[in-house]
Amino acid sequence: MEDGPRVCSIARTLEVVGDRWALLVVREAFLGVHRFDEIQRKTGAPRDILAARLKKLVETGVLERRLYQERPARYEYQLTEAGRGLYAVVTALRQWGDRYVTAPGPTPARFAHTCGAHDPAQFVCPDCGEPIEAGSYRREADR
Amino acid sequence: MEDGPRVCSIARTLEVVGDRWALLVVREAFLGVHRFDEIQRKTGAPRDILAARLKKLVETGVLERRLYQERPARYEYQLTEAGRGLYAVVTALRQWGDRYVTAPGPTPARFAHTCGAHDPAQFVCPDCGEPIEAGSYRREADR
DNA sequence: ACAGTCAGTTGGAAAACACAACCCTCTTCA
DNA sequence: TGAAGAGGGTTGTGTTTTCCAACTGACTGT
Repeated sequence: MEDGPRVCSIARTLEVVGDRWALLVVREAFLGVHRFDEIQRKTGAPRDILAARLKKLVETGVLERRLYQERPARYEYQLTEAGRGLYAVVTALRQWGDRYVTAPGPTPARFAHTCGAHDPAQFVCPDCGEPIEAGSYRREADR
Repeated sequence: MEDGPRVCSIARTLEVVGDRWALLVVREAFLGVHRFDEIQRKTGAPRDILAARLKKLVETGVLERRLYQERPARYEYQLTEAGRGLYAVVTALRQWGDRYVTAPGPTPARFAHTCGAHDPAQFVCPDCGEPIEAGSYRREADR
Protein backbone atom coordinates (compact mmCIF):
# COMPACT_ATOMS: atom_id res chain seq x y z
CA MET A 1 0.00 0.00 0.00
CA GLU A 2 1.52 3.25 -1.04
CA ASP A 3 1.61 6.51 0.78
CA GLY A 4 1.31 10.21 0.41
CA PRO A 5 -1.66 12.42 1.03
CA ARG A 6 -4.87 10.81 -0.10
CA VAL A 7 -6.31 12.14 -3.31
CA CYS A 8 -9.92 12.63 -2.48
CA SER A 9 -13.04 14.63 -3.15
CA ILE A 10 -13.31 15.70 0.44
CA ALA A 11 -9.89 17.30 0.33
CA ARG A 12 -10.71 18.94 -2.99
CA THR A 13 -13.93 20.33 -1.59
CA LEU A 14 -12.11 21.69 1.42
CA GLU A 15 -9.66 23.47 -0.89
CA VAL A 16 -12.64 25.46 -2.10
CA VAL A 17 -14.76 25.98 1.02
CA GLY A 18 -12.58 24.70 3.83
CA ASP A 19 -11.61 27.91 5.55
CA ARG A 20 -13.20 29.80 8.34
CA TRP A 21 -15.37 32.17 6.31
CA ALA A 22 -16.30 30.58 3.00
CA LEU A 23 -19.15 28.46 4.28
CA LEU A 24 -20.55 31.33 6.30
CA VAL A 25 -20.68 33.33 3.10
CA VAL A 26 -22.50 30.46 1.44
CA ARG A 27 -24.88 30.26 4.40
CA GLU A 28 -25.73 33.92 3.91
CA ALA A 29 -26.35 33.37 0.24
CA PHE A 30 -28.86 30.64 1.10
CA LEU A 31 -30.51 33.04 3.53
CA GLY A 32 -30.91 35.64 0.83
CA VAL A 33 -28.02 37.91 1.71
CA HIS A 34 -26.09 38.80 -1.42
CA ARG A 35 -24.35 42.12 -0.87
CA PHE A 36 -20.92 42.88 0.45
CA ASP A 37 -21.80 45.02 3.43
CA GLU A 38 -24.54 42.80 4.70
CA ILE A 39 -22.51 39.63 4.23
CA GLN A 40 -19.77 41.34 6.19
CA ARG A 41 -22.07 42.26 9.06
CA LYS A 42 -23.83 38.93 9.26
CA THR A 43 -20.70 36.81 9.13
CA GLY A 44 -18.35 39.09 11.05
CA ALA A 45 -15.57 38.45 8.55
CA PRO A 46 -12.97 41.21 8.18
CA ARG A 47 -13.66 43.19 5.03
CA ASP A 48 -10.36 42.44 3.36
CA ILE A 49 -10.64 38.73 3.98
CA LEU A 50 -14.20 38.77 2.78
CA ALA A 51 -13.18 40.49 -0.44
CA ALA A 52 -10.54 37.83 -1.00
CA ARG A 53 -12.96 34.96 -0.25
CA LEU A 54 -15.65 36.30 -2.52
CA LYS A 55 -13.12 36.56 -5.32
CA LYS A 56 -11.99 32.99 -4.74
CA LEU A 57 -15.54 31.66 -4.54
CA VAL A 58 -16.32 33.36 -7.82
CA GLU A 59 -13.20 31.90 -9.41
CA THR A 60 -14.04 28.42 -8.20
CA GLY A 61 -17.57 28.68 -9.52
CA VAL A 62 -19.50 28.69 -6.26
CA LEU A 63 -20.72 32.26 -6.57
CA GLU A 64 -21.49 34.53 -9.44
CA ARG A 65 -20.77 38.24 -9.26
CA ARG A 66 -23.40 40.24 -10.96
CA LEU A 67 -23.97 43.90 -11.53
CA TYR A 68 -27.25 44.93 -10.00
CA GLN A 69 -26.83 48.66 -10.45
CA GLU A 70 -24.78 50.93 -12.67
CA ARG A 71 -23.66 54.38 -11.55
CA PRO A 72 -22.17 53.66 -9.18
CA ALA A 73 -21.39 50.11 -10.18
CA ARG A 74 -22.61 47.75 -7.51
CA TYR A 75 -22.31 44.01 -7.44
CA GLU A 76 -24.00 41.21 -5.64
CA TYR A 77 -23.08 37.59 -5.15
CA GLN A 78 -25.46 34.82 -6.11
CA LEU A 79 -25.01 31.09 -5.81
CA THR A 80 -24.35 29.22 -9.01
CA GLU A 81 -25.78 25.76 -9.51
CA ALA A 82 -22.64 24.32 -7.93
CA GLY A 83 -23.07 26.71 -5.04
CA ARG A 84 -26.63 25.59 -4.49
CA GLY A 85 -25.24 22.08 -4.39
CA LEU A 86 -23.63 22.97 -1.09
CA TYR A 87 -27.02 22.97 0.58
CA ALA A 88 -26.46 19.47 1.87
CA VAL A 89 -23.13 20.47 3.39
CA VAL A 90 -24.57 23.50 5.12
CA THR A 91 -27.55 21.53 6.38
CA ALA A 92 -25.33 18.78 7.74
CA LEU A 93 -23.16 21.32 9.53
CA ARG A 94 -26.16 23.04 11.05
CA GLN A 95 -27.68 19.82 12.28
CA TRP A 96 -24.43 18.68 13.83
CA GLY A 97 -24.08 21.99 15.61
CA ASP A 98 -27.66 21.88 16.84
CA ARG A 99 -27.07 18.49 18.23
CA TYR A 100 -23.55 18.42 19.57
CA VAL A 101 -22.32 21.92 20.20
CA THR A 102 -23.84 23.25 23.35
CA ALA A 103 -25.02 26.71 22.61
CA PRO A 104 -24.66 29.29 25.34
CA GLY A 105 -27.06 31.56 23.47
CA PRO A 106 -30.70 31.33 22.41
CA THR A 107 -32.37 28.19 21.10
CA PRO A 108 -31.32 27.30 17.60
CA ALA A 109 -33.51 28.62 14.82
CA ARG A 110 -36.03 26.06 13.72
CA PHE A 111 -36.21 24.96 10.15
CA ALA A 112 -39.19 23.39 8.54
CA HIS A 113 -39.69 21.54 5.33
CA THR A 114 -42.36 22.77 2.93
CA CYS A 115 -44.46 19.79 3.95
CA GLY A 116 -44.53 21.18 7.47
CA ALA A 117 -42.24 18.70 9.19
CA HIS A 118 -39.67 19.90 11.70
CA ASP A 119 -37.45 16.89 12.17
CA PRO A 120 -33.93 17.20 10.93
CA ALA A 121 -33.42 16.05 7.40
CA GLN A 122 -31.75 12.69 7.04
CA PHE A 123 -29.24 11.25 4.67
CA VAL A 124 -30.73 8.14 3.18
CA CYS A 125 -29.84 5.62 0.53
CA PRO A 126 -31.99 6.55 -2.48
CA ASP A 127 -32.40 2.88 -3.32
CA CYS A 128 -33.53 1.22 -0.12
CA GLY A 129 -34.39 4.32 1.88
CA GLU A 130 -32.34 3.34 4.89
CA PRO A 131 -30.50 6.08 6.75
CA ILE A 132 -26.80 6.40 6.02
CA GLU A 133 -24.53 5.95 8.97
CA ALA A 134 -20.85 5.55 9.60
CA GLY A 135 -20.77 1.83 8.90
CA SER A 136 -23.42 1.49 6.28
CA TYR A 137 -21.81 3.21 3.35
CA ARG A 138 -18.43 1.88 2.41
CA ARG A 139 -15.67 2.74 0.06
CA GLU A 140 -15.31 0.06 -2.55
CA ALA A 141 -12.03 0.59 -4.33
CA ASP A 142 -9.00 2.42 -3.07
CA ARG A 143 -7.65 5.17 -5.24
CA MET B 1 -33.55 44.38 12.31
CA GLU B 2 -30.46 44.22 14.42
CA ASP B 3 -26.96 43.50 13.40
CA GLY B 4 -23.80 41.77 14.40
CA PRO B 5 -22.53 38.35 13.43
CA ARG B 6 -25.28 35.78 13.29
CA VAL B 7 -25.37 33.36 16.17
CA CYS B 8 -25.76 30.04 14.48
CA SER B 9 -25.05 26.35 14.65
CA ILE B 10 -23.18 26.42 11.39
CA ALA B 11 -20.74 28.94 12.78
CA ARG B 12 -20.38 26.96 15.99
CA THR B 13 -19.69 23.80 14.05
CA LEU B 14 -17.07 25.57 12.00
CA GLU B 15 -15.36 26.71 15.19
CA VAL B 16 -14.76 23.05 15.88
CA VAL B 17 -14.03 21.55 12.47
CA GLY B 18 -13.73 24.59 10.24
CA ASP B 19 -10.02 24.64 9.58
CA ARG B 20 -7.97 23.08 6.88
CA TRP B 21 -7.10 19.78 8.58
CA ALA B 22 -9.77 18.86 11.10
CA LEU B 23 -12.19 17.27 8.67
CA LEU B 24 -9.43 15.36 6.94
CA VAL B 25 -8.52 13.87 10.30
CA VAL B 26 -12.16 12.94 10.78
CA ARG B 27 -12.22 11.43 7.31
CA GLU B 28 -9.29 9.21 8.22
CA ALA B 29 -10.99 8.13 11.40
CA PHE B 30 -14.00 7.02 9.35
CA LEU B 31 -11.66 5.11 7.06
CA GLY B 32 -10.14 3.27 9.99
CA VAL B 33 -6.95 5.25 10.40
CA HIS B 34 -6.42 6.06 14.06
CA ARG B 35 -2.71 6.55 14.67
CA PHE B 36 -0.62 9.67 14.56
CA ASP B 37 1.91 8.66 11.93
CA GLU B 38 -0.60 7.24 9.54
CA ILE B 39 -2.98 10.15 9.93
CA GLN B 40 -0.06 12.40 9.20
CA ARG B 41 0.88 10.54 6.03
CA LYS B 42 -2.65 10.20 4.71
CA THR B 43 -3.66 13.78 5.29
CA GLY B 44 -0.35 15.51 4.58
CA ALA B 45 -0.75 17.75 7.61
CA PRO B 46 2.46 19.00 9.24
CA ARG B 47 3.18 17.04 12.41
CA ASP B 48 3.03 19.99 14.76
CA ILE B 49 -0.25 21.23 13.35
CA LEU B 50 -1.64 17.73 13.47
CA ALA B 51 -0.68 17.40 17.13
CA ALA B 52 -2.48 20.65 17.90
CA ARG B 53 -5.59 19.62 15.93
CA LEU B 54 -5.82 16.25 17.57
CA LYS B 55 -5.62 17.90 20.96
CA LYS B 56 -8.36 20.33 20.03
CA LEU B 57 -10.59 17.63 18.59
CA VAL B 58 -10.20 15.65 21.78
CA GLU B 59 -11.04 18.71 23.87
CA THR B 60 -14.12 19.46 21.82
CA GLY B 61 -15.31 15.88 22.13
CA VAL B 62 -14.98 14.76 18.52
CA LEU B 63 -12.17 12.31 19.15
CA GLU B 64 -11.12 10.22 22.08
CA ARG B 65 -7.47 9.51 22.82
CA ARG B 66 -6.95 6.05 24.08
CA LEU B 67 -3.95 4.05 25.13
CA TYR B 68 -3.65 1.00 22.99
CA GLN B 69 -0.26 -0.11 24.26
CA GLU B 70 1.80 0.46 27.36
CA ARG B 71 5.60 0.37 27.30
CA PRO B 72 6.09 2.42 25.33
CA ALA B 73 2.85 4.31 25.78
CA ARG B 74 1.06 4.59 22.47
CA TYR B 75 -2.19 6.33 21.77
CA GLU B 76 -4.78 6.21 19.07
CA TYR B 77 -7.64 8.47 18.19
CA GLN B 78 -11.16 7.14 17.87
CA LEU B 79 -14.34 8.98 17.02
CA THR B 80 -16.72 9.64 19.86
CA GLU B 81 -20.45 9.48 19.25
CA ALA B 82 -20.38 13.17 18.38
CA GLY B 83 -17.53 12.48 15.99
CA ARG B 84 -19.49 9.75 14.26
CA GLY B 85 -22.25 12.30 13.88
CA LEU B 86 -20.02 14.11 11.40
CA TYR B 87 -20.60 11.34 8.90
CA ALA B 88 -23.28 13.36 7.15
CA VAL B 89 -20.94 16.33 6.84
CA VAL B 90 -18.13 14.26 5.39
CA THR B 91 -20.48 12.50 3.01
CA ALA B 92 -21.95 15.77 1.82
CA LEU B 93 -18.48 17.19 1.20
CA ARG B 94 -17.40 14.11 -0.70
CA GLN B 95 -20.47 14.13 -2.90
CA TRP B 96 -20.09 17.79 -3.68
CA GLY B 97 -16.46 17.26 -4.63
CA ASP B 98 -17.31 14.26 -6.79
CA ARG B 99 -19.85 16.30 -8.61
CA TYR B 100 -18.48 19.80 -8.91
CA VAL B 101 -14.73 19.81 -8.48
CA THR B 102 -13.10 18.56 -11.61
CA ALA B 103 -10.50 16.08 -10.58
CA PRO B 104 -7.27 15.99 -12.54
CA GLY B 105 -6.51 12.59 -11.01
CA PRO B 106 -8.14 9.18 -11.06
CA THR B 107 -11.86 8.52 -10.89
CA PRO B 108 -13.32 9.15 -7.48
CA ALA B 109 -13.54 6.16 -5.19
CA ARG B 110 -16.93 4.54 -5.34
CA PHE B 111 -19.00 4.09 -2.25
CA ALA B 112 -21.79 1.62 -1.85
CA HIS B 113 -24.51 1.24 0.67
CA THR B 114 -24.88 -2.10 2.44
CA CYS B 115 -27.95 -2.74 0.31
CA GLY B 116 -25.71 -2.66 -2.74
CA ALA B 117 -26.79 0.66 -4.22
CA HIS B 118 -24.21 3.03 -5.65
CA ASP B 119 -26.15 6.24 -6.06
CA PRO B 120 -25.14 9.12 -3.88
CA ALA B 121 -27.03 9.33 -0.64
CA GLN B 122 -29.70 11.99 -0.52
CA PHE B 123 -30.89 14.35 2.12
CA VAL B 124 -34.60 13.84 2.55
CA CYS B 125 -37.33 15.06 4.82
CA PRO B 126 -37.97 12.19 7.23
CA ASP B 127 -41.66 12.99 7.22
CA CYS B 128 -42.65 13.20 3.60
CA GLY B 129 -39.54 11.66 2.06
CA GLU B 130 -39.00 14.47 -0.42
CA PRO B 131 -35.41 15.51 -1.15
CA ILE B 132 -34.19 18.60 0.62
CA GLU B 133 -33.12 21.42 -1.60
CA ALA B 134 -32.19 25.03 -1.26
CA GLY B 135 -35.75 26.31 -1.30
CA SER B 136 -37.57 23.50 0.39
CA TYR B 137 -36.31 23.80 3.92
CA ARG B 138 -36.76 27.18 5.51
CA ARG B 139 -35.79 28.90 8.66
CA GLU B 140 -38.85 29.72 10.71
CA ALA B 141 -37.82 32.19 13.37
CA ASP B 142 -34.95 34.60 13.22
CA ARG B 143 -32.48 34.63 16.05
C1' DA C 1 -22.73 71.28 1.04
C1' DC C 2 -22.92 67.51 4.10
C1' DA C 3 -24.04 63.09 5.72
C1' DG C 4 -24.80 58.47 4.29
C1' DT C 5 -24.51 54.07 1.36
C1' DC C 6 -21.87 50.69 -0.90
C1' DA C 7 -17.92 48.02 -2.31
C1' DG C 8 -14.05 47.55 -1.67
C1' DT C 9 -8.14 48.82 -0.56
C1' DT C 10 -4.28 49.73 2.18
C1' DG C 11 -0.81 49.38 6.00
C1' DG C 12 0.93 47.48 10.08
C1' DA C 13 0.67 44.29 14.12
C1' DA C 14 -0.60 39.63 15.77
C1' DA C 15 -1.58 34.89 15.16
C1' DA C 16 -1.27 30.57 12.44
C1' DC C 17 1.07 27.82 9.69
C1' DA C 18 4.92 25.11 7.34
C1' DC C 19 9.27 22.72 7.45
C1' DA C 20 13.02 20.35 9.10
C1' DA C 21 15.29 18.70 12.89
C1' DC C 22 15.31 16.70 17.18
C1' DC C 23 13.84 13.73 21.44
C1' DC C 24 12.37 9.81 24.11
C1' DT C 25 10.88 5.06 24.81
C1' DC C 26 10.85 0.96 23.65
C1' DT C 27 11.56 -3.46 20.13
C1' DT C 28 13.94 -6.03 16.66
C1' DC C 29 17.64 -7.93 14.44
C1' DA C 30 22.55 -8.76 13.72
C1' DT D 1 26.07 -4.94 22.56
C1' DG D 2 25.07 -1.93 19.27
C1' DA D 3 22.60 0.05 15.50
C1' DA D 4 18.35 0.76 13.28
C1' DG D 5 13.54 1.30 13.34
C1' DA D 6 8.70 2.49 14.94
C1' DG D 7 5.74 5.53 17.13
C1' DG D 8 4.23 9.89 18.99
C1' DG D 9 5.21 13.70 19.52
C1' DT D 10 8.12 18.79 20.63
C1' DT D 11 11.18 22.68 19.36
C1' DG D 12 13.09 26.45 16.68
C1' DT D 13 12.87 29.31 12.86
C1' DG D 14 10.92 31.43 9.12
C1' DT D 15 6.91 32.54 6.02
C1' DT D 16 1.92 33.38 5.34
C1' DT D 17 -2.52 34.63 6.77
C1' DT D 18 -5.39 36.93 9.40
C1' DC D 19 -7.12 40.71 11.94
C1' DC D 20 -8.15 45.54 12.67
C1' DA D 21 -8.86 50.13 11.72
C1' DA D 22 -8.74 53.60 8.72
C1' DC D 23 -9.27 55.26 4.17
C1' DT D 24 -10.91 55.74 -0.84
C1' DG D 25 -14.08 56.68 -4.60
C1' DA D 26 -18.40 56.95 -6.79
C1' DC D 27 -22.34 58.21 -6.14
C1' DT D 28 -27.52 59.58 -3.69
C1' DG D 29 -30.72 61.95 -0.86
C1' DT D 30 -31.79 66.31 1.91
